[in-house]
Amino acid sequence: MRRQQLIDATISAIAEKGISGTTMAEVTGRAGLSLGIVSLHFENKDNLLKSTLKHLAQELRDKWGLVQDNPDLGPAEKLWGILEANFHPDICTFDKVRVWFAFFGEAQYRAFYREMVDEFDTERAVAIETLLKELADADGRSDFDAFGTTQTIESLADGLWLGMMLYPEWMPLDDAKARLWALLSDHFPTRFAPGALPKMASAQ
Amino acid sequence: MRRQQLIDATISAIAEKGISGTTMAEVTGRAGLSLGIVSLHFENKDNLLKSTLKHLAQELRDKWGLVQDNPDLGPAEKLWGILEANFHPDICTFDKVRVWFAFFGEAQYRAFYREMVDEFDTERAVAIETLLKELADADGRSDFDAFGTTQTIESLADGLWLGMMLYPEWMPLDDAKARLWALLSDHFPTRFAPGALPKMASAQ
Amino acid sequence: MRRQQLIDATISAIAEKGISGTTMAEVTGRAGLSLGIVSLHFENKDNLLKSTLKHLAQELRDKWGLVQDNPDLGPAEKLWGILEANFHPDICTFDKVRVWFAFFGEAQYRAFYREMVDEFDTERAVAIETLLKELADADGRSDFDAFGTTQTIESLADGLWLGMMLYPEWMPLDDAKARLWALLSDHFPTRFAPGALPKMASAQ
Amino acid sequence: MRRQQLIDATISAIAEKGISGTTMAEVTGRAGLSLGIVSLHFENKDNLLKSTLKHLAQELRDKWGLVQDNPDLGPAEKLWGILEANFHPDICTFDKVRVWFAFFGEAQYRAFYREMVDEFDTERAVAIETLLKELADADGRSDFDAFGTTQTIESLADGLWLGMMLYPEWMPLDDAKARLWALLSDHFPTRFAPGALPKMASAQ
DNA sequence: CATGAATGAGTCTTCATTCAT
DNA sequence: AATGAATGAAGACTCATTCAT
Repeated sequence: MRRQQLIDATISAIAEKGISGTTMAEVTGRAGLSLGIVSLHFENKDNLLKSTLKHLAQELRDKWGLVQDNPDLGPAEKLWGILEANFHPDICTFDKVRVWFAFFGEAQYRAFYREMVDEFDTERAVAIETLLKELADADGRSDFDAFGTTQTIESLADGLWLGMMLYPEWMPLDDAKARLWALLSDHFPTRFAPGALPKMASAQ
Repeated sequence: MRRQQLIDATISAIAEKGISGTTMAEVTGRAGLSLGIVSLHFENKDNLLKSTLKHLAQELRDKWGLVQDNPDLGPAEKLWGILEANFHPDICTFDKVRVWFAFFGEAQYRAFYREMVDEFDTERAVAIETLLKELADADGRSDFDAFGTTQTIESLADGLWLGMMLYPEWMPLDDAKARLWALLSDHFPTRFAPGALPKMASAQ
Repeated sequence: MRRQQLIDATISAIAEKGISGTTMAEVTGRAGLSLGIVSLHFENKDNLLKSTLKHLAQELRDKWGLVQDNPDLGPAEKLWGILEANFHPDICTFDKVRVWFAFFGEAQYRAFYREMVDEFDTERAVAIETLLKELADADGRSDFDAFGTTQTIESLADGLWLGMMLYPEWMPLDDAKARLWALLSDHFPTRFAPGALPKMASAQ
Repeated sequence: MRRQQLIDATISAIAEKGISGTTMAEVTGRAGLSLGIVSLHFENKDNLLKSTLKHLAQELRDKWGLVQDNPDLGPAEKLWGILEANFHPDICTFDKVRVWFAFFGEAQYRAFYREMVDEFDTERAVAIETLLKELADADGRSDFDAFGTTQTIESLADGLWLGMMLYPEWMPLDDAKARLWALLSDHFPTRFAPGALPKMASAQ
C-alpha cells in the first residue's frame, strides 16, 4: 500500500530531520517514489503529517486495547500490560518516539494532537485509574489515591520516553521498564513483586 | 538590552507558533523592532534560537544552583528545592515549557540541546543521587537504589512538565508538585511528610 | 533546452545591467520563466553565472578549434583564422564582449575565470606561437621573437575588444580587424598583404 | 584627509572583493573608520565609487600631462613618456589595475566612466596621434597611418594591462613595456631603437 | 495511477542609509 | 566631525503544490 509506504517514510524523515526538515521531496525520496504521489494519496503535506500521527496513535491504542480486552488477564496483569504497551518493540522505536515528541513540540500539531489523541488518552487514564481502584479495593485500602497515582504513572511513562530519547545511554529500555515496575511495586508489593519484572509479557 | 528583548519575543513566538512558525518577522514584530535587528545582535536565526535555549537552560541552572549552594539547607530541603526549581514561576511558564518541548522535538536542535545542556543535566542528576544517598545513609538503609530512584524522579519531573503542557486542566501546577512530593514521601516518609507539601519553599 | 534559454537571458542581463544588477528576477524575467526555475537547472545563482562564462569560453574555443583542425589551411590562414575567431559574429556580440569584461572585472569570478579558461588561453597562445615560428622559419628569419610577438598579438586582440566595447564609434569592428591584420602585415608582409584583409574568412 | 583615506580603502576593497563585495562596512573597516563617515564625506556609496574612479583618472591624466607639458622633451620622448605613464609605479598597481577593469566591467559604471574619462582619453589619443604625425613628417613618410597606429598603440596598452592583471606570470611589467617599445621600434626604428628600452624614463 | 518540470509565495539575509548621541 | 545602532527595502533561495504527459 502506497499510503503506508509514505507514512513510514514520513516517520523516518521526521525522526532524522525534524518536522521542519521533512519536505515532500525528502519523504518521497525516502519512499523511492515520485514527488507528485503525495497529493494523490494524501491531498497535501498537512494531511500526510496528521495521518502519520493518527497512525502512530492508533497503533498504540490497538496495542493496549488488545491487553484490556483480554478476558484471561487479572487486573494486575492488565495494568502492567497496558503500561508495557508503551515499550513494545513495535511502538517504542527510536524513530517513533522522536516523531511523538516532534508532534508534541510543534505548536500547530499540538492542537491536532489533542483532538486526535485526547480520546485515547482519556480512555487509557480511565482504564488505569479503574484498575488501580480494583487492586486497592481488593487489598482493602480505602485511602488509596487512585487519581493521583494515575497521574504519577502516566507522567512517569512519558518522562521515561523522553529520557530514552534524549539520553539513550543513561536510560536504556530495560531501565525504563524497571522504573515503572518499581513504582507499581512500591504501591502494590504483593501484586508487582520487587525485582520480578516479567519478560516481554506483551510481546506475544 | 536588545538581546533579552529578542529572546523573550522568541520564547513567546515559539510557544504560540512553534519553531517552524517562528519567522524573523514574527519575532521582531513581537519585540516591536525591525527585521534587520536580529542579524545585528545574533548574526542569524539559528543563533537566535540556540541563544534562546541557552538562556532557558542557564536560567534553570541558576535557579537550582542557588538552592544547592545554600549552606543553611539540610539534604531533604536541598533535594526538594532542586526539584521545585522546575516548577518555580520564573521557570515553569506555559510559554517556556512549550519552548523546551519544541527544542526536544526538533531534530536539528536536539543535538545542540545535548551539547548545551548535557553538562547541566548530568550535574543535576549527580546532585540528586548524592542527596538521596545521604538521606538513605542517615536512615541506615543500605539497600536503597539511589541511581534508579534518581531516574524515576527526573523522569517523573519531565513527564509532569509534559502533562502540564498537553493537558493543563488534568495536570495543574499544584498537582504536579504534589505528585513529586508524594514520590519522595513514599521513599522517605519521615523527611517528606505525606500531604505536607511546603508552600513555595524556593520562592524567597 | 531551458539551460540555454537561461544562459542567453543571463548574457543579456549582465550586458545591460552588470553582474550586480543581474538578479534572478531579471534573468528569469528576460527568459519569460518563473523565479524558481534557476535552482531547478543550475542549483543557484553562482552556478548560473559560472555556467554562462563556461559557455562563452567553450563557444570561443570551438570556433578557433575548428580553424586549427582544418587540414586544408596553411599556417598563415590558420593564424588569421584563429585570431579572426575573436571577431566572428557569433562570438563578438556587443552583449558577449560586455559579459567577458564583466567577469574579468569582478574579483570573485576572475579566480574562476582562470580555472576555467586558463587551459584554453594557454592552448591558444601555444598555437599562435607555433604558427608564428613556422612562418618565421619558412622565411628563414632565425632572430624572430615568436614569444614576444604572441604576447603583442594576444594583448592587442584583447585591447581591441575593450576599445570596441568602450568606444564603439572610435573602434568599429572593421577597424579592429584591420589593426590586427596590419600588425601581422608589419611582421610578415608576404603572408599578410598590407590592406588585403580577407572578408569574413571564417564566416562560411 | 578623510576623503583620500576612504578612496584608498575603496581601491583596496574593490581590488580584493570586487564592486559587488565592496560594502560600506568593508570600506570603512579597511579605513579604520566608522560606518557613518561615508555619508559625511561622499553623501552615498555611488558617489564614493565615482569619486574613486575620478581620482584614478585624474591621477593618470596628471601623470602623462606632466610629460606632455615638459618643454625639454622631443616628440619621441614625449610619446614614450605618455605611454609609459600607464606603467608608472604610482599608476600601475595591481590593485589599481583591478579597479579600472572592475569599472569597465560593471555596466552601471561604464556609462559614468565614459562621461568622466572620455575627455581625457580623447585628449590622449589626440596627443599620441599628433606626436606620431610629427615623427612621420620629420621622416618624410607621407603615407603613415597615424590614426590606425594610434588605435593599435592604445589598444595594445589596454590589452597589456589586462594581460598583467589576468596572467601576471605570463605578462610581467617589464614584458608589457618591452612589447609597447617594440611596437614603436617597428614603426620608427631610428627613434625607438630595438631593445633600447629606457629605464623608468618617467620615474624621476 | 504515476511522474517530475514548473510555478511563485514565503523566508532568511544582506546592506545602504539614517539619525540620535 | 564622528559614531554605530537601527531600519527596511531588496534579493537569493526553498519548497508545497499544480498539471501536462
